[in-house]
Amino acid sequence: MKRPIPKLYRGFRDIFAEDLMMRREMIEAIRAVYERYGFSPLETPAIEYVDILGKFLPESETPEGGIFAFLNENDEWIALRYDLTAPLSRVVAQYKDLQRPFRRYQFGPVWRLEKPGVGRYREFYQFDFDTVGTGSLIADAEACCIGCDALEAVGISRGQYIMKVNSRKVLNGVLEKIGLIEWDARKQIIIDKKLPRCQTTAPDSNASDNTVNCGGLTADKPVSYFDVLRTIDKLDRVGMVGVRELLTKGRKDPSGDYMPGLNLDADAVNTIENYLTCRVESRSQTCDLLAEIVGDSQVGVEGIAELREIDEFLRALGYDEDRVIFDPTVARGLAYYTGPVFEATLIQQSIGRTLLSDNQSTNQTGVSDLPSDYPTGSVFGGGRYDNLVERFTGQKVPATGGSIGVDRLLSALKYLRRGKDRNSIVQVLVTVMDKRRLTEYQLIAQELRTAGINTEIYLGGGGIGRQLKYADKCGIPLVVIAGEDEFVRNEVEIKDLQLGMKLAEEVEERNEWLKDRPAQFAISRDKLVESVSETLAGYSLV
RNA sequence: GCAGCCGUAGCUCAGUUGGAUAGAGCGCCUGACUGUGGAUCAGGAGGCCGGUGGUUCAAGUCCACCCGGCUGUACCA
Repeated sequence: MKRPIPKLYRGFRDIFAEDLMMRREMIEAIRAVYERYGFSPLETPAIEYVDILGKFLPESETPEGGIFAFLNENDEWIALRYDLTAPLSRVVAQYKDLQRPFRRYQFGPVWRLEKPGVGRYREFYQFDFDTVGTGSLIADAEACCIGCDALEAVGISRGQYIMKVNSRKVLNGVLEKIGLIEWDARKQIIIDKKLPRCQTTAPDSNASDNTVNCGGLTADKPVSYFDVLRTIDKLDRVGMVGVRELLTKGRKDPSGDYMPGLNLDADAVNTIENYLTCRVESRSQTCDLLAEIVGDSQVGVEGIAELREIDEFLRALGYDEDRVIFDPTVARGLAYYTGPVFEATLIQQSIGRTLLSDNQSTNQTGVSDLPSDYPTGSVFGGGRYDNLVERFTGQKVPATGGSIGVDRLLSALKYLRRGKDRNSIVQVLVTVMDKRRLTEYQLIAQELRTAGINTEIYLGGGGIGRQLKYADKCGIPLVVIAGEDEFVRNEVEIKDLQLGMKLAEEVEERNEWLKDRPAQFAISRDKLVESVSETLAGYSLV
């Protein structure tokens, strides 16, 4: 008979108490910020119909890749949600009597069928807030403020993160300028003009099939708006030189993969480069520079006006350039964004390398390795998406919102707090010295529990040494000890393991260690709760 | 998807040019210590050497395929 092998499906993980406690604390802090801005909670199911998620391939009966999709008992395609925004637009479309603007927040897992990487999982958590039903740019400015406030609320201090804001409209303005798209102001939509592209093949490629490993880019396909966006999005990875190559002749990356270029002309590439590098510290000056690049493009002009308005709102509230900057390189993928977009990243220096000197493993060269969960990328992102609900109702419903990448933020926080004592959800362990007195031990525990103290009775085997070891390994700070002697005197012993651990550093002889019974004291039985509470109060709870 | 690297104990890894019962450190368990964590010491458990097929007198070691993992790249609503 075959036994099942205990193992996890790729990209999924078990999360234990330590991380869960930290996450819960973090979520609470963020929730408080969201609620302070007037957002209410919402919960939607994990599973939706695939067409609600908008994930059918064009002209196809089966869902696109990237999501966990299944056929249900009625042969309908259903799937695990891949974000919290699509379900939100379903809710808004479905419950027509919701008061708008509808403001809600939602925390929960989402699932994506992608290759897992460092800090990337197939099941991960998002914490979103959205305002649906207003075009007011205050909502966008507010979203940036909320992002900042939330990061600071969980302990990322000012200067350790930066909120970067851009506008899809400005980006579109640039693309219009180079002739890739046309803006229909009346319908507020983009007409993708798709530039023709010459045959370009990898210089040393002998393969006849150029569609392999080009991410949907083929040599003879026309260049679309999305291709350029995608390329811009790669700036932080391949650098300006790489972007230039990808926009023109193509690029071979260090692994040897060749990616065909977009074959844009020199003017277009120069315009894009100008655009990507035009940022200056002042937000309003950045707008001035953007205005020069965008020229008479109507979307571009519109986008800049929006940015200026956001700048004004932010300025009024004291969110200056030390926290929020305008950054033309922010593209936010290909998402549904239609206006302002924003993302917050952690400043690597403050959170990464400089903190790694002590406890990290070293590789063969003796150089300190970055830990496997080293935080990269953005921890918060969002933007305006004015036509997501339209899919359901045909009506434009303006919306904007943001999302915190809970897992990434958590791993960053683990860094900042690393080195702190491990703590357990259990505050007191009641040891069992005399099995005939079990009832007494239960009463002790009960008393502590009634007082709101998390208490565990030791239920394993072994003597007192074993029990203390257990408490120690589990990170339980306090132990209550009572045996025959104590019962006779109507006392209990309280042992402070955390304090004891500190004292132990100076003790070498075991006899000495035993004799002193460090950090242990007897109290009368009726002072139990009082005394335990006092000792626990000595610990910082964070 | 594509490319490169790697699979030996719970973890990190040794394992000679193919050669007998498969090794270490850490961790885990039991004890020394009368009713006390840490330290120290002694002992113990734990391996289809990722799988299958081949080459060979002989395979952890060589070859092929498969599976799994890591890294880069692509996709990422």
